Amino acid sequence: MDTPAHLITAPILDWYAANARDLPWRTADATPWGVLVSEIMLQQTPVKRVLPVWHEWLRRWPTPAALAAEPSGEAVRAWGRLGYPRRALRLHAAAQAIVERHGGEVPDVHAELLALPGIGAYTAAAVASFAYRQRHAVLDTNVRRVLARMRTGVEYPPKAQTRAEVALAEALLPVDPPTAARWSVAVMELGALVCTARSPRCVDCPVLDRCAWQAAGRPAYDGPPRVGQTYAGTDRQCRGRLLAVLRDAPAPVEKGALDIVWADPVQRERALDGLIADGLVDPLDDGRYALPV
DNA sequence: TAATCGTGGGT
DNA sequence: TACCCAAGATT
Repeated sequence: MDTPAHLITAPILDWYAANARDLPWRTADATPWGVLVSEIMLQQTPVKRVLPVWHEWLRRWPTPAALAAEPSGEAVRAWGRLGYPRRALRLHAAAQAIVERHGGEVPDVHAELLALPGIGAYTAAAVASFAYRQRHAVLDTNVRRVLARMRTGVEYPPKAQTRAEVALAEALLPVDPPTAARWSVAVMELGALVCTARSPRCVDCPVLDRCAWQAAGRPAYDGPPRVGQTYAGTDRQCRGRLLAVLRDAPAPVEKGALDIVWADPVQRERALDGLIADGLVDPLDDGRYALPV
């Protein structure tokens, strides 16, 4: 029989109160827009690398309207080296949609958040919870790992999210919305700081004596091999090189400036075509290339 | 559904 | 050193 929910949630809420990091998007004066920007930037990207870029974005574009008024290429440029630059493009598009559809205010309705570009199930739930103190199951990679260990007794969750995981998350979600919102950020923080993917700090865990994985003797992951991401020599690396040229250039560049950063012409052209198709690069009539307007 | 999409730091 | 993987979304 599972440990009752409150015997799990209460210690983790207490742990969070004592151990939460001071992050700028969690302060009392953080705006929903600041929360939304942080959530997009944090997708697949560590907090440490997000912090300086987030500060610069919020200083420069304190509202969705401010960003929406800029060329999308400026968002791509200010994205810097956070990676997955389509996120910058989608965040710019989301800002425009927020201005057009929601009067410039980040919506507080889950379905309306979900309808914005670049916002999926996780991010919609996260913004509704963290910016508006609502009650939603917030399932990110941290929470999925914590629940897999604590409740299912396995080291890692399945590759693709299952309905069973959603049911698990909803079963633990406190009834009171503000408490549920605090729980969501608390269990995520536990996954980020203690119940980490590798070398978990179980000695610091507030629910170690209620952990199914611990009770089972912390068995090693037993399942299909988890796919590693190769990078060197891939189209992704090539796209990154090409886009870096445009980010670092103050003006449109000649084709030659792109050619010199990647030797294989076939792969280079394919990658450039992909960037253009994605709207990350704008081919000008004079043969030069620029970030999009 | 599975592949694709950047980058840098921890172990 | 080579991996591993980090607050996912989209097609």
